[in-house]
Amino acid sequence: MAQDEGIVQSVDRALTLLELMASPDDARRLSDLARRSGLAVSTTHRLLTTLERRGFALHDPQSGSWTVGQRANLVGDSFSLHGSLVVPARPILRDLRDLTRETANLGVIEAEEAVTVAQSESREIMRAIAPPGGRVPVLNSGMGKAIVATWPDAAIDTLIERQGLRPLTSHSLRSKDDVFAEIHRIRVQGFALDDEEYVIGMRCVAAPVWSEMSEAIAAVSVSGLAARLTRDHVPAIAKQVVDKAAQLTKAIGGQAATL
Amino acid sequence: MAQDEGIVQSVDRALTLLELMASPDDARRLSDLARRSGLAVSTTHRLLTTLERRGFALHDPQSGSWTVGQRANLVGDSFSLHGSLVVPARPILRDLRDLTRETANLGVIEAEEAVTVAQSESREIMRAIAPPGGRVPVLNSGMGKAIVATWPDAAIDTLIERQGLRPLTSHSLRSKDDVFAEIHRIRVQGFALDDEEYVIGMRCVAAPVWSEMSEAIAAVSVSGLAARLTRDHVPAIAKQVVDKAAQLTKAIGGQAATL
DNA sequence: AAATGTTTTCCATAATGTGGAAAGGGCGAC
DNA sequence: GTCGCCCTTTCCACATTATGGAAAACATTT
Repeated sequence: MAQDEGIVQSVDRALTLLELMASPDDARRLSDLARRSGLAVSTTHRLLTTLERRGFALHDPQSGSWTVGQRANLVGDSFSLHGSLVVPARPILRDLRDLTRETANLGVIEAEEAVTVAQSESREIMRAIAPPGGRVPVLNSGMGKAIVATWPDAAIDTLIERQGLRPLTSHSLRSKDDVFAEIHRIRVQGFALDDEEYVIGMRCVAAPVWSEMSEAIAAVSVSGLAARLTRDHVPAIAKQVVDKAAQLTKAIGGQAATL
Repeated sequence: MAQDEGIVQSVDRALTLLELMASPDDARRLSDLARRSGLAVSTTHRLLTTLERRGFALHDPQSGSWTVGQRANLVGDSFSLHGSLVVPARPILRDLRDLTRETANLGVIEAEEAVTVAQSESREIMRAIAPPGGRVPVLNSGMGKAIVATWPDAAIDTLIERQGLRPLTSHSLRSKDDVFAEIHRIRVQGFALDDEEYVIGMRCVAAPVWSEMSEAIAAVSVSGLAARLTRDHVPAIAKQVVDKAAQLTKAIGGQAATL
């Protein structure tokens, strides 16, 4: 009964369920999904439970209805980013890593948090390990600040109102005044510095990448141990980062906004 | 060795691979993924192949690198839509279905095509079956036209330039003039009519749903067999559709743009 | 041309997924 | 309030199906 050779039945079935959950049809209880997929109810239940434990499916016990989970959304987003941003970014990140000998990152803002979407790891033994794929409060990260600084003041204000400040280390920004002073500095300098504001012992220099529509859609950064990436080194590193960010902007046909 | 009871091992592993592919790390060849996931190479290969056949993974034979596939993107999108749009829409669509006795739909525009994201099926024996989840050229669907009509003329022009017109039936729009005449009519009337332009035998009446930022982010429609949903009925149906679209707009905190 | 590393195919083994059936819940009808 | 229906969840015996080692094909480097 193996019509398809070399593929994993249970995985194939789980994917079918994911697609059924994504379909507009509103028959989405266990028994509906079982019927629609042609699987046994118990099998369907086991597969859905598996998807749920991993956050790929979401179950509302109230109505009994199953929907696609947030994890699937995160994974899915990586597809759209990939073609338009990550692919052109990779060689540039590698260059940057080799020039600086530190870890080079590409990040975007999603759901008001900074997310790293591509990374080229430093080859040094001691290297900065920004949790890859991890989500960081925008104002605690170099990449986040680089992007936010391109926003109008009013939007930044709203952001702070909405999520407040969450100082993570003794160096983190603590007041609205701090933030605006910092934003101003970023605008003047053309790059953002995370000076042990996210994790003690790590510094990070970031610059924005611009879209065709002159929106800052991403940021390039270099992160390194504070011990090696000292304040003295920041200007030289910043020059490289700004340069590579501009190169990526060009590669994707973007254009910096005129401030 | 069953530490997790009641979950499907192979599916769990496949999900791990999906997440690894979505992670920023650029070690994404078969052997890298095997190492990172801790699975045997042959197992990893089989799982990836399974994901690939279904479009959830993408393999570039050139570089050997694996990335997340487009199917994962489509599935993932349904998550973000769900919370903000589909959930509030469901009861409204059901109402609309019961009022009109025809199939009620909610659609959005994605990648310049109209996609149905929720649906409440008519209970009649003969009912319109707009392929649910199917993608339709924007200008061949009521929902698409209802949304596009809210765009500035220049944007509509670009759209036509980019994808051309693809008449699907003898009633479809065939020239740029047709389109603009139609768009004008929609703006005046406040609803869009698909008069057998997508499939002969089906009529469809649609009205836009507005976001907080006064952008038309979706459309509500009723689709029925032309034999039952005659031209005479259109005005009455349109009133219901416009009404329900406004109700949904209100439910999501949206506001219609002032024309 | 040899050596190293990576992807793909094959196969014996038993671990793992499967679906029927029974137990457990929830909801509406009477 | 109780019964009865339908839907969800758990259980279990069975063999189908997934598994990983090894070998074969393919690429890349020295």
